Amino acid sequence: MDALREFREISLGSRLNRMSDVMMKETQKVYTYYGIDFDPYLFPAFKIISLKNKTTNTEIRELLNVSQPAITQTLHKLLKKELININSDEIDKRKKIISLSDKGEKLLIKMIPIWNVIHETVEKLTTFPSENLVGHLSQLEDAFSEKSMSERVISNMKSSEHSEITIISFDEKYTEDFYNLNIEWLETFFYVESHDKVVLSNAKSYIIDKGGHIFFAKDGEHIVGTVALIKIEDGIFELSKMAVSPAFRGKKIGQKLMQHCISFSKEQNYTKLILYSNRKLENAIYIYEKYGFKEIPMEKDSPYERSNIKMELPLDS
Amino acid sequence: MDALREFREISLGSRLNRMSDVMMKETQKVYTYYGIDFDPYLFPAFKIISLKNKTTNTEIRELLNVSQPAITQTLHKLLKKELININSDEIDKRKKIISLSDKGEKLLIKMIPIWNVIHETVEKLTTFPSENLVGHLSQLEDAFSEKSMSERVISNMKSSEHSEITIISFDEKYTEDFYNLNIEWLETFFYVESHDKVVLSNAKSYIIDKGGHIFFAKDGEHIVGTVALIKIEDGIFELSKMAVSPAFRGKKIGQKLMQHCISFSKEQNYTKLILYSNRKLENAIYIYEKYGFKEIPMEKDSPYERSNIKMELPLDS
DNA sequence: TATATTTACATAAGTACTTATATAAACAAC
DNA sequence: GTTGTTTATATAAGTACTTATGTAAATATA
Repeated sequence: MDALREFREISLGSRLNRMSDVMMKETQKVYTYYGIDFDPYLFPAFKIISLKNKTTNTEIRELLNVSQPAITQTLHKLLKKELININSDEIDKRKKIISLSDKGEKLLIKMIPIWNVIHETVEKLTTFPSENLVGHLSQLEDAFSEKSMSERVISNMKSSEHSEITIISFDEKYTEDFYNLNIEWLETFFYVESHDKVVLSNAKSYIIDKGGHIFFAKDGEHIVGTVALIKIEDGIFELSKMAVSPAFRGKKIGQKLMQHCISFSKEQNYTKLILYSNRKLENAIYIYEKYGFKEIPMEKDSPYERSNIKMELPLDS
Repeated sequence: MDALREFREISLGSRLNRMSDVMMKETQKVYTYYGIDFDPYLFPAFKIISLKNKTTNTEIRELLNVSQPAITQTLHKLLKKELININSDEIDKRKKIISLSDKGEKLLIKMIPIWNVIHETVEKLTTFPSENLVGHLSQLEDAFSEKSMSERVISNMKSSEHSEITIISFDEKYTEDFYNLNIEWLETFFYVESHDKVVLSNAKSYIIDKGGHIFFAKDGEHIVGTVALIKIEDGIFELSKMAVSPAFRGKKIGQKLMQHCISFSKEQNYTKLILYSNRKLENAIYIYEKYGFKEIPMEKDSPYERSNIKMELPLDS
């Protein structure tokens, strides 16, 4: 017997509140299980700060539609946990500029895969056709009483840890994934130009039809990474458009894609791979070197504005 | 821009909380508009007390799945508003017996039609096919931002006040309404015997097929009241099974049903209507007298245990 | 029958929000 | 260029929950 269920729409407010409490508490259990000092209610603000890089109290408030003191309080708690930096704006001294601290960045990396699994878990439990909202709520409650949300998330985490990443070839149905992964990567490290959008949304005509290749890293049903081999001339290809989903970074997916490109190129008897990168991406360049790429001089009229290093890998073996 | 919407399932907990807050606040506005001193968060406990007649702290807790101190606190607030009585149980002195006070009963009568409209309003806004829970939530949010929940409820209240009650004849599709309305009535004023359930769930064979009639009061699409004329002998019928939905009491629906029965019987040239009632139902007896019924002696072997008064209305006119 | 355990409810303190209000800087108006 | 208004954030107090714990009666156990 559950009165809030019986009352249906008339007690929806109380029921949403109860459901919210359950989800918050269960998410807390997941963080505790993974030894993460973070509270679920901090998530929306923290997530926005990580996405925006630099933001303000007011901007967060507008995005979340909650009261301004709620944001001030949340920011103070994030500051106490040393997850953010709060600095006064030089120009407008009323404003406080909020950004992730180093500790915050590190915690973010740890939490992203957990958030990803939470998202997938809840998505799976709430995605089914229903004629009304209370029906959806009831099914979610039933699912959680059968096996709690935290248990579900933790067991899904375990299977996602063991899941194999497979590399597959281009298919038009993945055009959107190719676009999203690359745009996300560009937004994170550089800025997106309109030319990027044109190329990325027409991958087939710009890359495949010109003799190039695109590969995807697939985790279960999810496309989590991509890379392209763009044909420069016969036997010479540019390794480009490598991007990995933020939620899956740290799983060596980039290295798997790289290894696949090299093996593939050798099979095809290609003679050389080249790539353009930027010295600020130290980790990436370290990986390139690990796979045998060597720095060569940049041409004066480099095709990429954001690149300041060119590397090559001869494939004579 | 609404970040909680963009984050979808990952921020579902925070979003449910925000939605809950909105609904609670909007419901508060409705109560304030109608000059009712009541808080939305008190609803679940108050509703249970009104349904159960007598209950306890623990029983409410079990029905609502919240913490026990939450119930204790809610009950104290209801007591402070003088809406309930709290008495110690004579047998088990740990227990407190909770029941509605007279003031509570009066407030209940005022709130029932409002609850009814809130239910209908929210039901209408949340009943549509959707593939996932967040889709339902988004649509509800969109609806509320277009026109707030309180505004919707208040304008629906106004149109429901003006809505006409129509009387219709029996149709098998209303068998369940006939059953529910009568059972609710019996539970409120007497107790339900298994024989009642048999008769009420087989209205057609027990009443219609034996030459009787059943009428329903209809408000829009809702069946809100019923009455039966049971054939005793040619031209003599017993007026019985009159019941009105709690949400619609005070709208003279009983009187409309009564008037319809009398007009119908005259049209059919019936000679007499009789009825059995109980002296404790003072209001009902007052109405019967108003429509011309006069008390006559009960037969020794009365067909109803719960009746202690018999009345008749000659229809010679 | 004395003692331990369980049950029913109350109290205390904490939490994550809320509204109302304060403070100080920026901007607008005359 | 002073003054009033707006904007950005902080503080204070209240609320409706929570967990942890207390108290007293009922029940089980030895």
